[in-house]
Parts: sequence; C-alpha cells; structure tokens
Amino acid sequence: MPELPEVETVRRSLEPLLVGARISHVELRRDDIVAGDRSAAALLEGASVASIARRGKQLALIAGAEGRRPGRVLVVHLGMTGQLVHHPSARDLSASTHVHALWSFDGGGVLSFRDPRRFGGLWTLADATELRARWSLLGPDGLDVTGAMLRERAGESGRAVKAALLDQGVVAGIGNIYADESLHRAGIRPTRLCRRIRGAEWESLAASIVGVLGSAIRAGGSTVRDYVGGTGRPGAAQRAHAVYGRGGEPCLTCGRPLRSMSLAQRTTVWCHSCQR
DNA sequence: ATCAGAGCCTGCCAGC
DNA sequence: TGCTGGCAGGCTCTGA
Repeated sequence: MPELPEVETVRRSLEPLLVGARISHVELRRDDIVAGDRSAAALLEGASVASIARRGKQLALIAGAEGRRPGRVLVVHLGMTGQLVHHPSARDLSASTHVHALWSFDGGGVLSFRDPRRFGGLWTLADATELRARWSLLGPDGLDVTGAMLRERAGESGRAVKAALLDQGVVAGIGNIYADESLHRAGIRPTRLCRRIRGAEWESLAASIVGVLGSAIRAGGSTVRDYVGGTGRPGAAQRAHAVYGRGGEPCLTCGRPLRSMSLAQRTTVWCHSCQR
C-alpha cells in the first residue's frame, strides 16, 4: 500500500524515463477514475512532461508550457493498490487487468495507471497555480517535517496522536504503516492525546518520522503485505517493520508481546512497555 | 472538535 | 472443490 516512500520511489524511477518525453496518445479506459476535465488534452495528450513532483502521497506530472499557455498538471493518487508503471512496449501490458489509463510516448514507451481497488485516481488541473492551491491543503511533507510543525498543527488538539499523524493536513504522506512505526521509534503510545505531548517528544516524533520514511525509501519502499523479491525472499522494508503487522509478536526492543487495537478505524500495533 | 461508522472496491485467506 | 465472510486500507461523508 503506497505511502510516501513508495510514491517517492515511483517518482524517482519515472523521472528519467518521462521528463522531456512527449505524450502522443492517451487512452482512458474508465472515466470515473478522473476528477475534473476528462478530455485528452487535460490528460496531457500532446504535451511534454516537464517535471514530476510529489507532496505526501500525491504525484503530479507537470507539462511544459506551450507559448504563453502554462503547462497543465495531472495529479495521480495511488490509493491503496494503485500502480504507475512505465513499459518499454505496449505488448508488456496485454495480460494486465485493471489498467484504467495509458499514456503512449513519442518514440515508444507506455505509462500505465493500474488500480484494482480503485481507491486511487487522477485529477486534471489547468496549471501549476491550481496544483499549489490543492497542495496548500496538505501539511508539510513527511520528509521535511519538524517538531515545531507538528506541535503547531496538532499540539493543542484533543485527538489521539496517531489520528493526527494520519491526517494529511497535519503531515503529508503518512499512512497506517508508518504511523505505527514512527510512534514506536519515538516511544510514544498511539493513544496519547496530542495536547499531552511535550515539546521534546514532538521533536523526537518528527525525527522518527523522517528516519522511518528515509529508511523505507532507501529500501526501495517495498511495504506491500505479501511482498517478496525476485528470489522469493521477503523485501527489506517489510522485514524492517518493528510493529506493523506484528500484533501479539514480541517487541524487537524489549521482547514483550506487542498489543493490537483499532484506533481511528485502523489496526494499530504498539508496545505497552516501550511506548508511553 | 473529535469520534465511530459506513461506503467505496477487490484480492486474499481461513473456515466451513 | 467451492462458497462465504472477514479483513486490509486512503479518503470522504454522515451522524453522534
């Protein structure tokens, strides 16, 4: 399930393949995945990709300006099961199911948006100004967050700290996995109310978030539940999970069994001994 | 202000 | 073998 590290991994892998390339044709197979203008031009047909940006879990393909007309923007959210994949040839896609949109590039190469559960989607924006407006609703990116930012945005709140971490307006890019992992690393219980968290703890939490997300990016962002590598072994990031998916198993720090509960409608795992 | 709950959607898995 | 039910979760909406 793509959270910030997975989305950033996708961004980095697509950047050298797409930037500078011109989209010759767009095929939209089901239009209910698009919010906004669904025309081919809005989906960047005929445009060249100038850059690929990311904020939190959202990706943005930004088209180059044409004359005085600013480049359009296509925002991609992968939801839970979304995949944005570049294929050298359209033939590679013949066996794929749940492919909802395809972008063909001059000189070959196809980008596919595949999303079985369709929790993700596409948003067509007129220009970068609309993108800034959209992203202004998000909190700071998880890779840039500081204790002061968390405290300012959640410090007075009476909600559980985990609920605040999942709120994209507080900090952008954290989902269920990295919320639990960050709180464990910081030694803070997910149920702690924000207003009961001290300044030094916000700093510790921010550092934990940056550290956890950074490690996951370095591991290639492989956090899919049943992820296995090409040799059938579990992926590095999956093995690195200290608490996520490990309810009832021993805490890697103290050995006591990890507890599990539902908080903010999410399965939540923590160590009652290491987290206070 | 914050919560729980429902809904969207499909793949997977345990249990019958 | 094949069905059913539960679970997973990002995000949004409703009602308490």
